[in-house]
Amino acid sequence: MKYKTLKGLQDILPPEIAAWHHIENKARDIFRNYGYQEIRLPILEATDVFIRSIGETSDIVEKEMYTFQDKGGRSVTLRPEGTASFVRAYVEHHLYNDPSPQKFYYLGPMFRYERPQAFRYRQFYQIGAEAMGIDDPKLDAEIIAMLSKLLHSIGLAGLNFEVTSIGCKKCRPDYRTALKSFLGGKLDTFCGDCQRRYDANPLRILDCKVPSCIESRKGSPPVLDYLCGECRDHFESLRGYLDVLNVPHTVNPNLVRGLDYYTKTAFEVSSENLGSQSAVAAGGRYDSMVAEFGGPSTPGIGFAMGMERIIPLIQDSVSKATGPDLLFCPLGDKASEKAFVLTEQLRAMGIWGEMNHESASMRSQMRKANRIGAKNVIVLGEDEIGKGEITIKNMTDGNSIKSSLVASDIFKIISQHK
RNA sequence: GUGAGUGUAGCUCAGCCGGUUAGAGCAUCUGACUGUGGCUCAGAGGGUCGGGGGUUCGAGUCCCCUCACUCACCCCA
Repeated sequence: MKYKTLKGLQDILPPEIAAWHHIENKARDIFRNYGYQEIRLPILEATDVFIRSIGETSDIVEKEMYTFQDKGGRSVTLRPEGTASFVRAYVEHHLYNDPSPQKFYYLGPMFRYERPQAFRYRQFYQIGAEAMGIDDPKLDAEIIAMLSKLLHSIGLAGLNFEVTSIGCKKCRPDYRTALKSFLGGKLDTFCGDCQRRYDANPLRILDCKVPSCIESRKGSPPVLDYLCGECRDHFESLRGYLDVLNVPHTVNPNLVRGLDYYTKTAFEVSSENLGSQSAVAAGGRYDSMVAEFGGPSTPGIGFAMGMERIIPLIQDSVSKATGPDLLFCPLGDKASEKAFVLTEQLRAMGIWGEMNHESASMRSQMRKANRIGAKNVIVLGEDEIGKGEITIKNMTDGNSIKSSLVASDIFKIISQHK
């Protein structure tokens, strides 16, 4: 085979599309009820858009971006996530001047140059939502509730909602300092990865799965104790509102986000039914990003869900593609031309009509009708054309109904058996 | 970037201590059944055994290299 998809990229073939549509349709329905409007953003952005927002030392920026020079010598990057592009557009088009909150959703492909594995691809699709201009924790609760409603309406079960607060510009540095001073003394008892994390992102050490690291970090200062008053209130209110809205959740203080722009609320939804890449959706609040992009100080909160992580969870329950409403099986050239015209007329009336083009035996034409899942079949031969009368065979129950050779008569019968 | 595993027909996979024309099931096509599918039966097409090199009288099988895929780590949706 000469050509193949690039590593980590995949073709999505028709049998899978029904599941994609199912998710997208549910998302559009629910977003509408919550007042989210679609926004379509470019896949390519100036590289700086991502470096500035996601963070210079984040893994995404350090090693996962598809970055290259365009013909004008500018550094451009295939978006590794949606929020940075969104905020760029929000500021560029002065959307903050619309009444708050402004709510948006988007869907499309993201790109990260990672080693592919189960449920992780280099090109992957996300559906994301962003709510801007309000820092009330009710909005945090609302968007998490919306996400919960969406995932459940899609048909997912066995989900875990985890929330935490990672503090803000004021209190996070204090925690970081406290944590580093606790870990610093016994750094040599941690794994190599953690020793690297100590400088780059010490919070991540709290999430390490190596048993010796779990042991060594026991007694480390709890994140939530270091929140400033504002962040603590925000988080406590959020939890209360989640209870009011009946969104079951657990607090996971060690929830770590790979993006630098988050403040206060961070959350993640994982599934018990995936492999090691179990996060189905994740998000958080980003109250200083708009200002960093040159807009007026404006709070925001959003999430993104990964299509490839959801599809396998629902695939079996979504009905597969079906066959045509009607298949003509013509016998001979004259019949073939007649079928050709009738098929086109029936399509104009709203029927999915097909005809066999190759001249084959009756038997093999019927076999094919069965194979493609045709719901009705019309055999068209010399007799039928001579008499101007045909029988429409229903492939589900095997019964036949007589009809004239006129499209409108055929339509009446087929439309009852689609 | 690191580690492990797997590459044989369109798909899922057998193939023994190396042995002569490389197999099965499913799928495709044809026929049994002259113009009515699904079941059954018979037959046909379809393979550089991932690629290259080596050992050997002889390699799908053993060795080396390489490529691809998969899973996991890192990290994340």
